[in-house]
Amino acid sequence: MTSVEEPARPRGRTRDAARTRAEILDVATQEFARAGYDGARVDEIAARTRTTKRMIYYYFGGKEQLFTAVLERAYGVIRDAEQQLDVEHLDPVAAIRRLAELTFDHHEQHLDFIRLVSIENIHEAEHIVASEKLAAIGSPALDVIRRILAAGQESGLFTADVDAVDLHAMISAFCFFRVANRHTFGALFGRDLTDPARREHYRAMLGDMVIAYLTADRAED
Amino acid sequence: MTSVEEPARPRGRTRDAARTRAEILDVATQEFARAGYDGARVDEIAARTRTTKRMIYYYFGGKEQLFTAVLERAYGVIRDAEQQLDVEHLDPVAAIRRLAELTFDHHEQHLDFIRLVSIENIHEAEHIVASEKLAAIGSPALDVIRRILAAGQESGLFTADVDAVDLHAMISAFCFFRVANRHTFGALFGRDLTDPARREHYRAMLGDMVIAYLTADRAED
DNA sequence: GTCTATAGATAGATAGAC
DNA sequence: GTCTATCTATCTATAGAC
Repeated sequence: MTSVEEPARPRGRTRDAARTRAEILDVATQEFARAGYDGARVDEIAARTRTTKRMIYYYFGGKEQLFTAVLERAYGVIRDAEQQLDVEHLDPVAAIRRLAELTFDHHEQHLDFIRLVSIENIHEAEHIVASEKLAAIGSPALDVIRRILAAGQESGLFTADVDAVDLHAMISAFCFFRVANRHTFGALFGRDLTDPARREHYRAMLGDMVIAYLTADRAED
Repeated sequence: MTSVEEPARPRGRTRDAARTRAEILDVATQEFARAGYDGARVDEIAARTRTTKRMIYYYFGGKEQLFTAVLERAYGVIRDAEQQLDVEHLDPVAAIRRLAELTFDHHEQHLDFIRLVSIENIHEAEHIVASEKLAAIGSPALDVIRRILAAGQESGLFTADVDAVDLHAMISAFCFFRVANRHTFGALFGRDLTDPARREHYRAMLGDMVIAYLTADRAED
């Protein structure tokens, strides 16, 4: 504090560590999602922030830890969205459809997240496995599915032999593929799965598919 | 031809171009699938073949063209498998289930293919778009689905409002996600989607899901 | 905390002899 | 067609002044 006129937060280039960290994470998210882990350049990330490469190493330790931090934040976003979910007042069919739509909407709105998860799978989830935060993050959606499923199965409405994890996989598969694989699918089959004009069609298809599966007449089984 | 004893194919290190190309493609497929496009090393690919890096550039021109050639061959395999498919003698329900199982089995048995497609999506399918071979490869499965779907819809058995491309997306989504995302899914939810003990469970789940969706009672719609 | 400069390793690509 | 040797660029990471 060399000057009394100086406010706690200096003007222009700030020294707010939290803010600098957040800015680095924002840019790193874009850059990793755009180019992949190996394709991303620390230089490029630094150039697009108001800080320097030296600071990235200072705050995060290295490229690997930076990527892990990016993943942790991205997974935090969907976990938070799932925690907002309130479907206890709905009947099982409506509740499942609502939950499926949440995943549909989230994946559509978070293209970077989808790419990061694809990249992390190429790396066999090594950063998740090594991250204490991510290993313990859990999934609020799973608890919700478990409760809805129990109610639906008890009433005899749901006839399918699935648990919450399987159902979550089914819903995620549809929503994830539609976004993640839209480039190869579009190039090979000439259909853009994320065309806004077909959005409601696919959103309904997902719900119809899940409900049909859960409630299918299995008398012949 | 300096020696009459020399056979057309010399011993030991061969000069068979087709064979050398195929060997490079084999190793490159593994290396690109393992490490991603940017993570893969041309040096590493060369070291694992009986030829040299110079030959890779000689035959393929560069890393980018090598990756394209790898993709072209991988897509050729699934196209060939689809062409083998013979379901014309089955009723629509059995035929659709058979087709879904073909995709399920193929994706499970070609882990490298799944990884290559994920990688290509990170690159927004730029190699497919630039490849004349891949742009025109089509999908025999789509033609089959189209015929089955028409038969099922005409007889009133199939009630769903989908076309062949949508149905193909639905089937692919389930099969692709199960393999491609098994690492992050397993790390986060503690379940290995490719555990052999659960293989039949998921194979049946896929068929049940698709059939339930196609044949659901839509009286209330 | 922030900067410039640079170390040290390694990548893709090619030259040129045979 | 095949080899060794190497160019040129660029990457992650860090040293050291302020």
